[in-house]
Amino acid sequence: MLKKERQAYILHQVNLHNKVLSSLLSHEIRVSEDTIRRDLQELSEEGKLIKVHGGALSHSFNDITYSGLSVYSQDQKRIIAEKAAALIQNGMFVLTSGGTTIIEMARALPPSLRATFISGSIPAILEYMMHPNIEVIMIGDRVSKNAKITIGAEAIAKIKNINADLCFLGINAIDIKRGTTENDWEIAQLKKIMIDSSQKVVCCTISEKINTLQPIHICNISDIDILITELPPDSPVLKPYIDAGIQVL
Amino acid sequence: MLKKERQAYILHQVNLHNKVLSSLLSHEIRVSEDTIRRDLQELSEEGKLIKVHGGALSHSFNDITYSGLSVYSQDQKRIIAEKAAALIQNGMFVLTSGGTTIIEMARALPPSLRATFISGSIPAILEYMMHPNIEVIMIGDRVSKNAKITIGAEAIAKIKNINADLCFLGINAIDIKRGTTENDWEIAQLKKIMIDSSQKVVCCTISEKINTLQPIHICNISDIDILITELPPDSPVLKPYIDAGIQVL
DNA sequence: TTAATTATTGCGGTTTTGTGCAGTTATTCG
DNA sequence: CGAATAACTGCACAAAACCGCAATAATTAA
Repeated sequence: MLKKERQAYILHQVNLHNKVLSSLLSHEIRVSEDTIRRDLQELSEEGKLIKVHGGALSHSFNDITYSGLSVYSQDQKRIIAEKAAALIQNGMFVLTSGGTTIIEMARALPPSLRATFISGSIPAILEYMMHPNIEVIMIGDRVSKNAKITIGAEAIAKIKNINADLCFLGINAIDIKRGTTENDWEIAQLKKIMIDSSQKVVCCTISEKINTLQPIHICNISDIDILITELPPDSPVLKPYIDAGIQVL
Repeated sequence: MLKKERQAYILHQVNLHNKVLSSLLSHEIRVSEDTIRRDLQELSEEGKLIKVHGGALSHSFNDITYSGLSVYSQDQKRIIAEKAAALIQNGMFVLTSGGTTIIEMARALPPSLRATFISGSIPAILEYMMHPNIEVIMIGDRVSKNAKITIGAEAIAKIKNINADLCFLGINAIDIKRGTTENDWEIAQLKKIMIDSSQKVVCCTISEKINTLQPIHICNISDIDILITELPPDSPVLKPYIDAGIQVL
């Protein structure tokens, strides 16, 4: 088993169960605990997980308890949120993924807006519920504790039957050649279906995710209609995306 | 169980209930009291809680001028919660409604419990998500903002396909002749289906709701298997229900 | 292709950490 | 005050982390 492969597996396990034990992983992958420990060390340095004595924890696990501490690059996300919120018109059906950027957007929605929001993300749903004039539809299925979103065949089937006006995706990696990518297989599936079920696709991301890659493919650049970052649209980083025909805000 | 994980759990419990007892925690997590004490010591040094003789207090608790307002009803619900939580065995599929009593139950679940919880109640789902070993399934559909639960045909259809071991209902009115009743039509529909989809039906309610009525019928007394209140089972108010063949805890 | 270089992995020995236990001291409460 | 309970102390033991090194695998250079 390749090192990259192994680390991807570890990461997947962490995202799935919120914790992993070194001893268990070592037994599962049949490598020494030292190797596992070194992997955890590296992944921890990359900020992908939190290493603790005996194993590792998912980052979101700690978010629960340290709630309200410093949300990662919140200001940038606020800017994105406001640009995104401006796209939504009264009466629209809007499909959204999870992720902190999307939650910021939910908070930025003007109170007068009358629209229907559909999502499987629990924190996002909580935000939508706060708004006086928004109709909220929850996608059901198994809850991923780490992503705080519902995932699975049922969720995918449900989204397939939707025909939304807009789809907002919080994305973790976008590249001009490879399109958007994800590190969780199930969430990638969900996002694919969401794209298929919407008239227009809006990708929201902070600029540091631009020109980065993750293992699992979601969609090509040509599938994206609008790209929103915290940068001004004439920023040189964004030029290739504009040239590729994407509307950049 | 990892140390960090344990401390996160303790912190969660403290923030939830405003206090924890070392002895209780030690029993719940199945570690020695010394370990708990050391955890509390560390958490206290980090300023996450206030350590006191016998346990710890939440930091916010001391700030707030002690308002013994709804604490009374809270304690009653805690008693109910603990009785209810004791019914759940490892590996069970448990269907739950919404309501504050059910949420208290969710909080009272021992961390070692391994089970699958199915619900449409958003606050309940949030609680289930906190637990390390619980699989969570969310029922999707339109979100009722005031009940914070998903309601509608889709939710009903989904519940119909479930065959759960246990069903916990937080109920607002129960009467020996008229059974349980509700004031919201859609929620009544949901509860009816939930009863049909479960092997055993457990009703949880504070005693003041006993022998009261609401407009919409949910089920008859004969449909209920277990009734849980904060009162001891030999309480005279409960006698008629025992005579009707319900197991009263 | 072969040799040189580098990266990755496993292993033995040591150090650190986490946990429980026994005995002692301190605190609470009737 | 005195019994019960909790906290502290020191210690022992196991598990995990760490360190350096050698063997192996992968990559690069000649």
